[in-house]
Amino acid sequence: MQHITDSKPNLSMPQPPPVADSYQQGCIKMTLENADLWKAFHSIGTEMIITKHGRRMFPHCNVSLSGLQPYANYVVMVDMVPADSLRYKWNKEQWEVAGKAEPQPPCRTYRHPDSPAIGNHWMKRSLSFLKMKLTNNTLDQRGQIILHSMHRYYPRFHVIQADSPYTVRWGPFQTFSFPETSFTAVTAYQNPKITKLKIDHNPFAKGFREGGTHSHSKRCRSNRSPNRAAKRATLDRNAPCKSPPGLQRMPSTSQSTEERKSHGSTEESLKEGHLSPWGAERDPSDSLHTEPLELHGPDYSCEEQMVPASMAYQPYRSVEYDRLPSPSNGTEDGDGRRSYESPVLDVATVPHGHDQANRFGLARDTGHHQQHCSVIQNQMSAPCQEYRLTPVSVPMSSKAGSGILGYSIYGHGCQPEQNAGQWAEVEAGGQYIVHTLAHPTPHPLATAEHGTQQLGYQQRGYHHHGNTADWSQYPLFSYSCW
DNA sequence: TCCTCTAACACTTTTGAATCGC
DNA sequence: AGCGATTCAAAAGTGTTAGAGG
Repeated sequence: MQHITDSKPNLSMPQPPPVADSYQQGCIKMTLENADLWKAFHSIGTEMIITKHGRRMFPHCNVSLSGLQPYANYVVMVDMVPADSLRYKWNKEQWEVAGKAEPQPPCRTYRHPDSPAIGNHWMKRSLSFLKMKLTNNTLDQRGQIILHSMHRYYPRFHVIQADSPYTVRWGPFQTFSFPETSFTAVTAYQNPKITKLKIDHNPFAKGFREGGTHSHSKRCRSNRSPNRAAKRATLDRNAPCKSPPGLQRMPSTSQSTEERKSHGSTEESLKEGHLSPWGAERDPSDSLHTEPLELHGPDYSCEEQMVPASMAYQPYRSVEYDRLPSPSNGTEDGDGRRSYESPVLDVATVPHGHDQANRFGLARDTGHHQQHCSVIQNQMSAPCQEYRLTPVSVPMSSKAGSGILGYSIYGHGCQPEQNAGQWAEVEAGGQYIVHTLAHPTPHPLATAEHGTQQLGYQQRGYHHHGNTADWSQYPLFSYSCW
């Protein structure tokens, strides 16, 4: 039995340089508040229902921030990043690759309703993205996040220093993401273990809990359809054998808030050592099926994340930070929270040669998507574990060593193909250059053959202020959240 | 036939208005 | 009149399930 956080330490990783922790030096830190719950799901293979009218996430994204300037205004946003360019199918209790991904739907971001607010406001309490909804309706006009079913994504959080949502384009920003928050978008749950875990932890699904006030056995659904009861009984007979051992059901007492739940009963299930669905549950020899998603449980040893980018994102300036240890040894406080810190450095430099890191066990074949995220992880002395995640370094061409990085920008209402292959690039001198690639070349580092370099990149975003002519044509974030 | 998706359903929590008492 | 606590109904969120459609 292995606790998910008992990942093997990557002792080979050198210690990161000292990190400034003062406001002046802009050491922004983001902590995933309900990390235990996320990890419980992630160990099985998180699935998120998407519907035509939009569905909330569960677990929902709940983070806390520190290191902000107390009286500076910030806008906090979330978008969903494709984890890879693959489509998956659920086959015989495991996920398998089912082909190439469909063209990405319009990229949308969800702005936290408190935005903009001063740093003190954000740091006063945790940020909940409870009301963010996911949909598979590509024609959605309610600003919900549009995803493709049977594709994998992960949420990405942006902290932008800006006085209003309309000025985020010009503000310095930092981006955070958490490996345990990756998920597969589905229209119906595929893995019964996920269903059970959701029922056990989501208060709205309390009625489906066995032994609850309205257990399945008590519910009289049969009055609608006599066959349903029989089918339900069959399902119940089969379900227990598929359920993860030792899953702890939430006490029926009114621990109603999701936060309390996230900090509560997930510990038991975690200690049971659920195997990652992207790992041990499958045939290890069958790398094709799950390697793109491989997380190997708690082993987040890969430093960088690849950000597929058929849709555009705002450009980033990436700063080389240092080689850092495994995220599995990152910060994790007593509450099971996981934090990423993104220290802001004064001078942006360009990393020389970087590698996507499969940080979520996701990145392998990105096809036309070649954006990279860098994750900086700082191995702290136990038990304190620290992650440092930095935004994204993006190879613009095959000359990865040139340190080109950036995000292509997705315009208002732009269809993905309209911007496909267009890249914003920043060179060592800090100049952003918009690249248009008629035929985007897969980044050489995006192939499975390429070794992981375990590079750590300090990452922060700075919108380039000196090249606004180029930037003005690309909204920093998609329109739909406003 | 298989896979994916949709809509209706029963059940739950959340939300907000109305009411009451101090 | 103002405030806080309580009650209640409506709204919204949840997984289940049958059936449609490709």
